[in-house]
Amino acid sequence: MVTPNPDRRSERARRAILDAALELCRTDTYAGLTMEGIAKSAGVGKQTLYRWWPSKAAILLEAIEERAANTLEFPDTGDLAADLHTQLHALVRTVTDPLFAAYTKGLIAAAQSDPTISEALLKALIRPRVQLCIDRLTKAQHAGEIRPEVDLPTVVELLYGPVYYRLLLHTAPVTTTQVNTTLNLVLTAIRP
Amino acid sequence: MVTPNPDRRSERARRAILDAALELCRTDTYAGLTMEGIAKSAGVGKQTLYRWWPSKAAILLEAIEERAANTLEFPDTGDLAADLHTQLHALVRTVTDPLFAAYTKGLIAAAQSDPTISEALLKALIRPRVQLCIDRLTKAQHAGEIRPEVDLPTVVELLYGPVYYRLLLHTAPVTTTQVNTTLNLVLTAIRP
Amino acid sequence: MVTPNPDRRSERARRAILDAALELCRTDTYAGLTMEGIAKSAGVGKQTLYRWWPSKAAILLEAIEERAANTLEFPDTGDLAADLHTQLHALVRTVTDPLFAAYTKGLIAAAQSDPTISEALLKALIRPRVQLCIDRLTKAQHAGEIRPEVDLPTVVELLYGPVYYRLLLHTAPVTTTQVNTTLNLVLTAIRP
Amino acid sequence: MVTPNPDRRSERARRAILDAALELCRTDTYAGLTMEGIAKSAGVGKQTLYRWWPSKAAILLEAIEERAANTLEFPDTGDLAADLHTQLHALVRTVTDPLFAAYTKGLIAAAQSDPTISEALLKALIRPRVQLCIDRLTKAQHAGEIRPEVDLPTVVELLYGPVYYRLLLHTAPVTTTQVNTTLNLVLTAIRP
DNA sequence: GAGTAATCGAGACGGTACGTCCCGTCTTGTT
DNA sequence: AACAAGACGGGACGTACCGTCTCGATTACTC
Repeated sequence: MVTPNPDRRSERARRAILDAALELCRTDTYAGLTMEGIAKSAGVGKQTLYRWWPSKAAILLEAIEERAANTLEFPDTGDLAADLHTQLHALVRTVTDPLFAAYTKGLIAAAQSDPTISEALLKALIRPRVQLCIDRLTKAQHAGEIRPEVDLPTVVELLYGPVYYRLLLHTAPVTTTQVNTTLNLVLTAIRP
Repeated sequence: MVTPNPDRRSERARRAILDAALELCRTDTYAGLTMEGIAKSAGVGKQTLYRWWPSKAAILLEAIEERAANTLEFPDTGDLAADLHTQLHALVRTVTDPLFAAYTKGLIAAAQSDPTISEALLKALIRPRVQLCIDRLTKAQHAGEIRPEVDLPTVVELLYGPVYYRLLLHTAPVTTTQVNTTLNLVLTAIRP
Repeated sequence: MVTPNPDRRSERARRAILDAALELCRTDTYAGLTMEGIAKSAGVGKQTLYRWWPSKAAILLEAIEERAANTLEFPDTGDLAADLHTQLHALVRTVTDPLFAAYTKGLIAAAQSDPTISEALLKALIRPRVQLCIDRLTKAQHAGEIRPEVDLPTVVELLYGPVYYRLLLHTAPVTTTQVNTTLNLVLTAIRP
Repeated sequence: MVTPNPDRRSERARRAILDAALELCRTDTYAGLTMEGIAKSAGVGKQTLYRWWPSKAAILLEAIEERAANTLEFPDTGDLAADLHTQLHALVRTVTDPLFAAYTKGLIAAAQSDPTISEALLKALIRPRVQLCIDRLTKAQHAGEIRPEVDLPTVVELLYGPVYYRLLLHTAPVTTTQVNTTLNLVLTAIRP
């Protein structure tokens, strides 16, 4: 594999590819997405795809990352319960949007058989958000809103796990009701 | 779709197919599994596969279901904490077994783009086990070990969600330590 | 291969098979004819086909043989030219009938890659008719209507060859005009 | 059907395919020839076959056309009888060659159930040669070697028909003896 | 008339080839 | 040099038939 020179890269092609990928994923399923289809629908040579991305998952990941960039924040009003409530409701909104859900589920599915995707997904989307959450929880713990012996990463998993559980296992739709109930129990568990 | 006559079904072929599917999935990845490969390695015509199963996921599901049949139980010693502990550790063991993990992750991935698989997975594997868990929790709630206003399905999600969260998002390996910590927090949340 | 007992053969099945074969060949092409299709449409098990015939060509051959049985005659009015004219026009009629043409062409095509069919075709249909023609020509030669040194099998080929030439090479439709012109030239060639 | 760009066509692949087709047809029968087999033995993807040819018959036709290109001539010594004799003997030689016979018979067989093949066969092989023959006969007719009222296309059929008759109906092997006898009779019929 | 053995209908089986889709690489001008 | 275009060798797809095989249920001879 030659290493292409990013300076000469065509921004037009990049835009067309990312847009086409998202668009196709919306009309079809993630499984129905193909490199060939993206190229055709973006008016781009297949070589251009393979030059800059190793797989359709990588393309989609970049497209999503771009769109999700502006959601990288965690509220901090000083009231932990309120902030978690806000943030979990935002997550429900994201995850409920059929478009975004398609990408999410497609990518997580792809990550099961491709460690590269898995790592990229973690790095680009998951870990930054988890970190923000942990930062907020740490602050709360210092403020005495959380018992000092509580393991914060576990709290993150208790808050987010149930949402992904429903999302990926399809046991039930993800709802605001769910996160409210969950949040109440978790708060009960971690409060002094 | 013709509707084949199950009475004339060859048990020999069925066995060979299920075994070959599991075996191939063990040596290769779920994504590398193909109908063609299963047929070849089972010494079976492709038509025989398509006659009885709509997809490789369906084959794998049946194979797993069969193997998992004997794990359909939930301990009941009268001590809720101990029983949950036992059951969660069993889950960790299952999910940590590389073979079983491959199937699980492959199937859950497939379920993301195929509602048929999703439903079959729920029906065959998930729901029966969730129900057993809820039954045990109900008994505990009646026995006063859980506050009466606690929503039990939410408790199930709090217990299992974090495990699937790690498993599918690959944030961290699933461990007994994790479930212990999780369980302690959950018990704190639900105890009177 | 067991040798089935013809005494116990079901005449009903035989009839249904031959009729179905002809019928299918009429609605579809010879190439589109299948053992599976014949069995299904005759309401008969595939085994019954294979028990009594080695191939679809053999079935068709028997069906045609049956229908052609009553055309096994050669006119003999004492006037050779008139008799050949009559017979060639009959051939044109047969060969022009779309149904019969389909069989003929299908079988001749099949004969190209299956010596069994070729031999059966010769024995059942071609040779008997050629013989009748030669008999008639012999009589004419004795009567002095054909020069004594003329080779009669060659005459048969001169009369029939052009018809099959058009039929199988599709250079032009087989017509009565054609056979008239041909006949005139052949008569010129063989007359004293 | 997409319309591929002939400019980008790989001559290497084309050659390998035509050669493989001829070779396979030589070792096996026409009926045993498969697109899959040709692809495999030519070291070529099946798509490449289907991109440029609609069927195995079309491939074979092109291969034969190529090889037969140099035989497109008709002798003209001024002596019609001698020239026809020369040409018919050449035909016998061609048709007796087991390799060429296989193609010929296979293609003619295929033409019976595929009008596309039929037309291509006519256009590429039959009609050009028939025309040359008619040209030669026309010259002879002008030279007074053939009676003016004789229909020349009929003469062609009288000369070639018997050869194809034997070839396709397998009544007898095609021989030089046959064409000599035939030719004598035809000459008798058409001479002034 | 009952027993029994072969044929029957049906169709599942292990296979082969079909024609299509997409993969990832490559080649050929164009910008 | 990156681009649009798309041909290439390859692998898997899901389907259609092949010819063989089992399975009761007739069915027609034998005793």
